[in-house]
Amino acid sequence: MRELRYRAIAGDLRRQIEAKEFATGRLLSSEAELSAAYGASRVTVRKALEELRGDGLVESRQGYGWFVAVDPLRQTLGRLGTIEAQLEASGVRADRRVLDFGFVRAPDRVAGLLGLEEGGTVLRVRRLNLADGAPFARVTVWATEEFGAGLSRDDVERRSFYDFLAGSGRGVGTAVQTIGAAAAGAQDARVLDVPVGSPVLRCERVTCDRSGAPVLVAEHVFPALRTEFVVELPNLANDSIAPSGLRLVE
Amino acid sequence: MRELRYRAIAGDLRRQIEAKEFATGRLLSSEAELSAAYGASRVTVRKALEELRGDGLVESRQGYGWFVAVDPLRQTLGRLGTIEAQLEASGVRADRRVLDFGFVRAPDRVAGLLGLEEGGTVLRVRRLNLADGAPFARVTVWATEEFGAGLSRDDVERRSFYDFLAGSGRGVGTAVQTIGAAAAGAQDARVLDVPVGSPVLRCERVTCDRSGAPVLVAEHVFPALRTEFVVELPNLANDSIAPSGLRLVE
DNA sequence: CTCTCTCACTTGTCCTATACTTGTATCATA
DNA sequence: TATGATACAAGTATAGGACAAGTGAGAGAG
Repeated sequence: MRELRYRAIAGDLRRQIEAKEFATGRLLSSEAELSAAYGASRVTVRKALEELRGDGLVESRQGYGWFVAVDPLRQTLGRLGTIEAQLEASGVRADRRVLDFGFVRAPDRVAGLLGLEEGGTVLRVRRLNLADGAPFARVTVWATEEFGAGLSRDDVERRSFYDFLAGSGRGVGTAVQTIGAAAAGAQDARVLDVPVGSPVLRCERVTCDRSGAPVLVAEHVFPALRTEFVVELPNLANDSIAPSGLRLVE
Repeated sequence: MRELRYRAIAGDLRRQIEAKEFATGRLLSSEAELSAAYGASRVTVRKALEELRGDGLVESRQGYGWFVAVDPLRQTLGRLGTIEAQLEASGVRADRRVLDFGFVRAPDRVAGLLGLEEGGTVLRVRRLNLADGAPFARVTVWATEEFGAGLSRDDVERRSFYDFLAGSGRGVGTAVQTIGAAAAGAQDARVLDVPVGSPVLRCERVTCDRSGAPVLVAEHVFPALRTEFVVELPNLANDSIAPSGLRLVE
């Protein structure tokens, strides 16, 4: 089977872009330069670039150039996805087991984060994530009643909340995540198979839809001995910076 | 890969401003001088300055000049910077006390991260960070012998390593940070004033210079009860911080 | 000392010209 | 049909310049 020239070029560029060698918004080399670099004609290079545009990876403006697309959604869902996908990419078998599914009275803290009045109803899903059969995260997700109404237990067992949020009309907007440490409580210790009181990473994420309204609150608890976060801080000269800050809690 | 001239200039100016090379309210060089300094036309320099104005970093008055905006902190905060800067931005008085300063044999792990041969020498600085007088972080920094040679105890007591790296010819490049949880050891517990075994956040950051060579390894230990990381995910664009950045440790 | 004017210098806003970029079309070749 | 080569149109970045409008410091008059 003969590989088309423009497909090979598109694949090469795609690899570079997905490896985050360029920050979003950054300009690619001009068609003329790429043409020279690949030893292909401008027609071929353009065809490759247009294929990438079809995938939403790059965009172009006449007179300006080609640049890595800023539309995060496709990349987020298509490429990044969830923790499970990340694990599977590194060769670990990832499973999840839904422990609990149902509508409950929202805890005060969750109600506050979701902008509900006290005692409002939310969908609560408790889940255990497994890596190679060993438990490595206990996840609790609270969703607004309105959003959760359209979800079945089977849904959340098979696909992620993000998929549903992205697929719905609301879309995925911004999110704020806090990362903290805590000591494992009795329940966490039991399902994660660690001693009570051993350190755990506790992450809480509030996700909003595209209109800015909070829709999901997710709490992830990881055993500290087996997990850590890796944050790559791109060059400070670049424009797109991952804002991360430490905060003192009261 | 192209880089627009005015973006490069804007990045350079931004770096200078965020490194606090100008006091707030202080005038920048005139457009004509900047134009000569960068070898660019006034149009280009203006475009760079206007980009910075869009970010709220600088302002201008006709007939007067360009000056650093009164509160550029909001911007620099999002761009990493140091913990102290973030604390001061939120109105907390930040102090630091150097506990220990000297050249030592590098621990194997640090030697590996810095690309040294086993048993190499590094500058080790142990420091306690205080917020409003209360200890909130124990910091250990290992610097390559070459970089550390130019630093005195007084230097590290007054300014951050980050400042020195930015000010030196090497410049600040990328950094990789891991965030994990652990239980407080005896020493941590003593200086942080928490019980032995209580959960702590442990952050390790490897900072490279602009050429990509690792220069600094920093370990920060925070008491979990008083601190947490906040990560804002604009449209989930930056997956480097999302939970997919989670890594299973061996 | 105080007021006013002048002058040098600044930013704000225009203009033209050039080089480079993408967008599009045509024709040739394998 | 995929690819190469070429040409031209439309848009952008940059250089260089001219002029208006505003600021500030100092000179000079009162």
